[in-house]
This record gives sequence, C-alpha cells and structure tokens, in this order.
Amino acid sequence: MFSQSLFEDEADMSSQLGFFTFPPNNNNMGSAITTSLPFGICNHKTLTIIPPSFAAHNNSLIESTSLRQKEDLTTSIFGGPHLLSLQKSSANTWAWGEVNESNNIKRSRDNIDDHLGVSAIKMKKMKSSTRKVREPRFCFKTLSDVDVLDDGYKWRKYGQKVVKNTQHPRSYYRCTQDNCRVKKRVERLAEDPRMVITTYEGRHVHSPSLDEDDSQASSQLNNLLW
DNA sequence: CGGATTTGACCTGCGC
DNA sequence: GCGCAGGTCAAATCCG
Repeated sequence: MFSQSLFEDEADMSSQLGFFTFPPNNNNMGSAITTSLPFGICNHKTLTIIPPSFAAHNNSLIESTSLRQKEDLTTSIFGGPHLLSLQKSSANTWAWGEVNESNNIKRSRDNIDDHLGVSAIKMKKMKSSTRKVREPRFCFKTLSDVDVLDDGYKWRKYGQKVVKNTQHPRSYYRCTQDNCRVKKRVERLAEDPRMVITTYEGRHVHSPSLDEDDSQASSQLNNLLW
C-alpha cells in the first residue's frame, strides 16, 4: 500500500526523517492526498503512520483511545482494520506492524506487508560524528500534480534552486507567521517527476491558518506531530 | 500599492 | 585552500 524509505536524521530520535509515498499505487486514495499533512509520529522505536486524509475527514484519531475507533478510522482509509505502524525490528531495518487490542503495536507476522503492499525498509546508519543541532525535520513523498500541498499553513517562497542531476528545481518556503521559523523544501523526485518531496524543518509556534472546520483537525494533528 | 514570486548574487559547509 | 553544491538574501518584477 505504501512504498517508502525511512532514515534517521538526528541523534534526537524525535526528529527522524522519513519518506512515505501516498497514495498507494493502485487504489482510490488518489484524491485524498492533495490536502496532506505530515503524518508520522516517531519515537525511538516506532513510527505510526497517520494518513493525511485524516486531517480532511476527521479529527478523532488523536483523542481516540479505543481500538474500535481506530478501526473505524483506518477501515475508512485503508479498507482494513489496521492502524499502521513502523517498528524497529533490528539495528537497521523497520517493519510494519498493526495496533492490537491493547493498543500495542504487533509486529507483522502474517505477512502484513503483502496484505498492505509494503515491505520492510532499511534505515541508513546514523553518522557518528558530532553535528550541530538542527531543527527537527520531517520529509515525505506525495504523488501529486501540485507542488505545494495544502498543509494548513501559509508559506512564502524565498528561493529556488536547480539541484544537480535533476531537471526539476527545488523551491524553498518559509512560514509567513511572525516568529515562526519553520521552513520547507519542495522538489520533484528525479526518478519519478509525479512524486513531490516535501521536507519540513522546524516547529510551528502557532496553529494552522485554515478555515474553521479544517483548522481543528489540522491543529490537533500538528500538535501531535510538531 | 502592497504582498508574493522570481532570480542572480552571495554565503556556507564539505570533500578533496 | 579551493571548488562545488546547496541554501539564503534581496532587488526587481509580477499580480491581484
């Protein structure tokens, strides 16, 4: 269902950098992706996938603690009762799992990968040298015609650069809110120009500036994510 | 006219 | 130290 690569970016595991591809290759989620938010929750062992369409369709994921609610939500999104989670399975690999009745993440044993069309992914080893502290970054891939996805925040473009070995320029955006230093980069994947790679850097210090209905869902998601 | 975008110049970090 | 590539700045331009 997803194709992705994920790698740790910083020693601060809360700022892992992941790539995910929405929508799945061959189903009807295509339209849901056009309004997307970052959608991963990371800690040092797991990464839970929150489909961006949650933001558009409901705001109950964050508050929901019952498996039933999660099933309802994920069924509507995935066509199955799986809240996806990536779990660190060894030093360098991650595996998909699902949330069980106790709200724990169950490692996939019955080839959930096949069911969902995903495969375990490899992580890049972290560089060992000391590096200067960077803002938390989150990066994801989206299949989209439009470069700039509607994430609920207002952005001002401040630069564009042609990156080596790619025919598509990379655009640089800053959040327009005063005192908010969040930046994002947007570029097309060289191997597949249909894919947009969006990289967020930093934490918003404010809520998204959306219409009334959307803002609640989005702010909850973003509170969780950032 | 004011805010957003464009784009060439400049800055910075990194590898050699 | 040098060159390269990516990131940022800011003046010019665009556009509603």
